[in-house]
Amino acid sequence: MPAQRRELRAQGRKTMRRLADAGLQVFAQRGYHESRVDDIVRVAKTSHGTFYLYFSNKEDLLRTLAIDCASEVEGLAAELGPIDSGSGGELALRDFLARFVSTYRRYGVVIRAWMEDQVSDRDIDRLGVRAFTKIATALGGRMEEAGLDPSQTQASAAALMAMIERSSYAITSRDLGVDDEAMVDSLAVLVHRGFFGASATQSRATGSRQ
Amino acid sequence: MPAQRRELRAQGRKTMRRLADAGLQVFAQRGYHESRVDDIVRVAKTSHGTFYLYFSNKEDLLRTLAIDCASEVEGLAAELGPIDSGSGGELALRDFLARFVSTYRRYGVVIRAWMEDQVSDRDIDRLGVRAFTKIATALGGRMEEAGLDPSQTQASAAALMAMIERSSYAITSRDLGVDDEAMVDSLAVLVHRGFFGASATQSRATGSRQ
Amino acid sequence: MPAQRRELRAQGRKTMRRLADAGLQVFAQRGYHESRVDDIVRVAKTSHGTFYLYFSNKEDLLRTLAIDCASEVEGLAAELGPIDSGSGGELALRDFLARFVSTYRRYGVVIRAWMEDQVSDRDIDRLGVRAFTKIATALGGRMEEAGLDPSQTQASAAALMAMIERSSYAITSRDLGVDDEAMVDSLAVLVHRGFFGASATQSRATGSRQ
Amino acid sequence: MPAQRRELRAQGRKTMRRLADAGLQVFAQRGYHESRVDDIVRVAKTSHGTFYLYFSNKEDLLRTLAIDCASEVEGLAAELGPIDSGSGGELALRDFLARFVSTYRRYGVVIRAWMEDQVSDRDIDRLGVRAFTKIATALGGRMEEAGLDPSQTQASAAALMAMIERSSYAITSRDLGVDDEAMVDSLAVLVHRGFFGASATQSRATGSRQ
DNA sequence: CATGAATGAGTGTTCATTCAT
DNA sequence: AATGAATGAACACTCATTCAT
Repeated sequence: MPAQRRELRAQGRKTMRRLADAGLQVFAQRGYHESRVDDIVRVAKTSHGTFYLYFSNKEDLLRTLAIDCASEVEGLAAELGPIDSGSGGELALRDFLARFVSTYRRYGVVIRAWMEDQVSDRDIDRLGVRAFTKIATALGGRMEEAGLDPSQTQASAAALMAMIERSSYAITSRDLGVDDEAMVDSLAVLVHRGFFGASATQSRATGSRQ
Repeated sequence: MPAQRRELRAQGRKTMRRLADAGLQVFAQRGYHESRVDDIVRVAKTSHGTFYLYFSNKEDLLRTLAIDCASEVEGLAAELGPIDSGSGGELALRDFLARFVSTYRRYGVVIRAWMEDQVSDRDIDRLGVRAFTKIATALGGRMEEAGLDPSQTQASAAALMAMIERSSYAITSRDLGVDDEAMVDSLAVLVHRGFFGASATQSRATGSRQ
Repeated sequence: MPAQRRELRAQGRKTMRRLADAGLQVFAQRGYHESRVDDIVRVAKTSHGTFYLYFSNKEDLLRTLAIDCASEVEGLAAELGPIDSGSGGELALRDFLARFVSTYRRYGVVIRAWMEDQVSDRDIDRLGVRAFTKIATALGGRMEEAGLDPSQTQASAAALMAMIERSSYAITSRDLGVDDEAMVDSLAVLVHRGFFGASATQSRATGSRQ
Repeated sequence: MPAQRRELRAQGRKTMRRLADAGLQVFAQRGYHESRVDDIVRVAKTSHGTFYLYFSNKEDLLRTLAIDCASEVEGLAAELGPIDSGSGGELALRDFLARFVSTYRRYGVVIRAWMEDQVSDRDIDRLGVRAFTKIATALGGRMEEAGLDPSQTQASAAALMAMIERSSYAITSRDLGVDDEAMVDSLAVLVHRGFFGASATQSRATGSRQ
């Protein structure tokens, strides 16, 4: 009888949270597959037995994290407003990217597990597909508003997502000498110009069409 | 160190090649970490012992494959010609992308291992960094020729690489209903326009500015 | 490093002791190198996994045993009293030898590993060198008290140790038709006469100089 | 059909000797059990296949070496002359010890395999038992001539052999700062005095009773 | 609710020996 | 006479999961 999803009291919820946070941390450091349940319980300052009191297995922990992550990512999609070709659009884009990177800082492992197809579990996969479909759809819509030929929408949105996700990965996991700010700025300009029809001379700096 | 780099006769070379090919195949199917030496030797129709006659361990096989892959990727970088904003540029770009995807079809595992930081081995990593630095440099150079602001080169090249690599991954590993041709065409148009200053109405079809 | 030196509860300590005892037994039967972890856990009536819960590997088990053995051997050295050339000296010597043989019955494997240089591990070696240096020093001191030319002390002590160790090995491991008593008696007389200046006619039997 | 003991022509004999010498060398370095056939054939500059052309297995090589060693050791026993308590005796003893150490330098592995009971092969064992019984008998006889109580002969001879063998092991295998000469001198004095009734003041240096 | 202990299937690697040329 | 290639049984060690307290 695998323990699970009972009503939890305060202490139980706290322990579960400790384990989830530890999972996020350990997965981020070592990668999901290389992470050991042992590491997780050590970080969470609890025991093996306790782990299986709250999660039926390692994958179940990832699934739990994936649910949280999906809801955060879908939130981003829902809140993505119009992006015009002017400096206002760039700012909106910048804001979106900053929030995405911040989500990635917390849930990078989950997103990578989705993008790099690290787990075979159907449920986890579905969560990722749905969340990223929403983001891609939102971005595609905004691009069409900005004048993109609809036949190109899908490919463009996919390409854009790849850029954003990999850049977030790079900034959060690889040791580059670049800080979030700088990288988000660069990316915003690039994306604005490449996907939302901003002209080369336009930028937050000038703020006006020329 | 019983294994490696001795003079091999014809038969030995053949077996080694069988193992390398089997490695490529199994790694591609299951991912590097989830692949079992056992699977590889079964595919190569040889024995466990024989594997260790040619490779000192699983990682060593990956390293060997990485060397081949790096040389192929660096070849691509070396042969990347100028890409103008006209239809000739699009064709050149299309050709480059097609070759990249074809390399990815063979060496996808290795490239993913590099990009997804799957192995801790320094040597393997170095090979990847070097090869992709060359490609990024080559692309960056071509973008600058096409008028890109040099301060944006590095970020642009990195973003472009991400797009190309992830797209190749998608087309070769995920089950999309898209064939290589269509996807390379789409990507070429997109990249040409987004990174090499082609205008929206321009395309191979018309080939002329309007 | 999942194994080792945590706080153990009663049950854990018991299991660890069972494993250590099993190690002693199996090592003694087959020799350290020829012993299989498999044999040890079978004797200890536990599982493979449990072994690695308490020892990080086979060598670590030997190291643990070596620590115990060293402390017992050093105890012998510390308690070695003066050995005069009379029958009292012979009795003291006999007592020492009997205790050494008894230690050998338990820790023979470890002592052999030291003496026959069976393991390359530095720590294990150091333990042996230290313990036997102490014994040799103690014996040397007693021999000098009994009139030995100090320039001969080191060689004499070494030779004596060799005799004692090999004899203990013979009596405990080889199938000789001799029991401990008889052999210790013989050895005591021999050593007393050869290294502590007892005259040929002297012995426990007479107990007096003639 | 295990290859063996056919008539060998010049080339064959040469190859077999190369293998035997390589075995002696590799066994001495790593110990019998830790030696790999691979190491032996590499040192002998030949192949695995060739090894099994001359020896039916690793143990067979040791057996072959043991035969040679036994004959050399038995030679020593046969040539051991009387050892009186005077300086002539010491010289004779010194000569014997020097020859034993020299044999040990070549055949140490074999002698250790006998003494440390490293192999279970009956034949190899028998060879060792016979050879060392001869030496022990010879030494025992000489000791009796020198006045030893016959009831003590066997134990004394065994103890003496242990001393000689272990000392030879120490000098040939362990890194002591002592050269053969010095050690043989020390040992000769010691043994002469302890087992052949020489008085403490007697030695090669003075050569006369005082 | 919590935990230390136990488990055993699974995996990488070694190496003596045999085989085909 | 020689050799490179092949084999597979054997072994050490790992780790997700279950159990007893």
